[in-house]
Amino acid sequence: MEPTQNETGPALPPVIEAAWGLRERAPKGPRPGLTLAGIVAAAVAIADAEGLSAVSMSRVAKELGAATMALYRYVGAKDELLTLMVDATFGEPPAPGGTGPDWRVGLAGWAWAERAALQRHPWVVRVPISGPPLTPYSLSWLENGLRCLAGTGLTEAEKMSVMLLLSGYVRSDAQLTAQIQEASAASGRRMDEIMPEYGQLVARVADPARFPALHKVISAGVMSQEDGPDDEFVFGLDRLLDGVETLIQARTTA
Amino acid sequence: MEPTQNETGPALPPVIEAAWGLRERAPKGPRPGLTLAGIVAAAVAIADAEGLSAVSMSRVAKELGAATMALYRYVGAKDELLTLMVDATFGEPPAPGGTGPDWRVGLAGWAWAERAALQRHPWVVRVPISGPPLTPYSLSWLENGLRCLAGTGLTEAEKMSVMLLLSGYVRSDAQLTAQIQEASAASGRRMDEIMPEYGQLVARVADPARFPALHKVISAGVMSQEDGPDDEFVFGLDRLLDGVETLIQARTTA
DNA sequence: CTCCTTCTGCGTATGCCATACGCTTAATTG
DNA sequence: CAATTAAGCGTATGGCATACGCAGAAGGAG
Repeated sequence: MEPTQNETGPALPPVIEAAWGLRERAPKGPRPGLTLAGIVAAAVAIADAEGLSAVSMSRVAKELGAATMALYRYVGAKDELLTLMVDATFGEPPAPGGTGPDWRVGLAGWAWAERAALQRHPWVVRVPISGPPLTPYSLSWLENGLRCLAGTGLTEAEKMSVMLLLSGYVRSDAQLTAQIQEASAASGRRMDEIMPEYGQLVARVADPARFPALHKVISAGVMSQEDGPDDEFVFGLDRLLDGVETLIQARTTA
Repeated sequence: MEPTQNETGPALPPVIEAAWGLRERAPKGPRPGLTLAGIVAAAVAIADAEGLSAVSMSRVAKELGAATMALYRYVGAKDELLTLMVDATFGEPPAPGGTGPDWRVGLAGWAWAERAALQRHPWVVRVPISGPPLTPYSLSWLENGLRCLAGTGLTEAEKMSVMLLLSGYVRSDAQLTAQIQEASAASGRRMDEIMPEYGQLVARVADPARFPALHKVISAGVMSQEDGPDDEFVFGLDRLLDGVETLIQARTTA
């Protein structure tokens, strides 16, 4: 499991090489009885069914009918497995939408797709990210996002920054959604009860004299309003893309 | 440690009551030898010095000269302690800046201050958030942010959404920064070596034919560019506030 | 065909962790 | 002084990641 260094430049983490299929099996020794993809799939299945905390090395091994330590022939540590789980979960991104003048449609589609993926697998946002993306599907998603920005007049650095901003936003939103859902499940209350209750709690604890702006928000009934679960996401996405649009227009007119 | 229900409405988690100083000590029984604030301070000190993973109940207890289980008289579970650690770390927010027409200066100041707090205590972004903010300082920060938006013509719901968006952004950015710093520390390389190396790795692994946009970014030297550590943050913040400005202008002209 | 290398699976062991439970004992009220 | 209440904490349970080293499989070299 030493990093290999077959070319010049910094070493590639072994598990990344494996994920890209760059590892040729040594001709000696017994045949591997497991596959990396199989291990990752089993782990994802557990996380989907019982949450991230149910994913332990021994649990994954049991699911595969193998011993715990067998997994360590395929991943160097648990957090490598987590990285691969996230990658597998995203899967191939949808075909990129509009480009050039239609960049906005394209990016919006990208964001909705990423959000959908995160909502199908809410545990993904709980995985502590351990570095910039290097895995196959992650880079595919990035690639498709960047393509939307072709022909917008932005510099390459700006395109990258926009993608960073956008993916961070989607992740943030998904994190919030997931955590509200968790709170709802934990307390046994329905989701449309949670927010009003939260408003009541804040009102109880925060002195109106010291927290006037907060009280104004709450007594306006913001927390009690019926709003589709997507409304918050739409709002942020619109703000964000408006901001990008301002920049693109500045670049085009200049 | 049962939730109390002294008024109508949903119960307040006991640790939150304690954080707001709403808990009167029962007159019987021995005097508490520890204080919640002291426990939290000890835990924060450990996290600052050795990272979040060094914070265990037994470690915190040892630092206080107490036994592990003594802490459970003050917090119901470890994640309550974590919540309080985060709150304590933020501390009192700076005085709110501009309001009304100066909302933008105010919000920018707010964002920079939150970012500064997160960078002084990078472990904060690793704490899994477990619900909407209810702790004293968290609500203070929210209050001050909301104040900046007074007189902008936004609805209360919109103000709240803007704050959600902004705080999510600051958090995202801090998470990214922290994780790059961690990678740098782990690999022993200097921080300005990390990004170019990352570019090289991507180039090695991603076929230019399948990842043209990505390759264009990398070969433009985006990863190798010298840029102040704040440039990325400034970019995102500007986009975001531009987006908010567009909305505010739409509200004012309408 | 034999031996040696190399790699897989895995049993065992270590040293963490959070936390449930119940005892002892201190502080207070009646 | 008795009864009550909560604090500190010893002990025990059941988890966890993972280091280490051995047994045996598969193939290559002679």
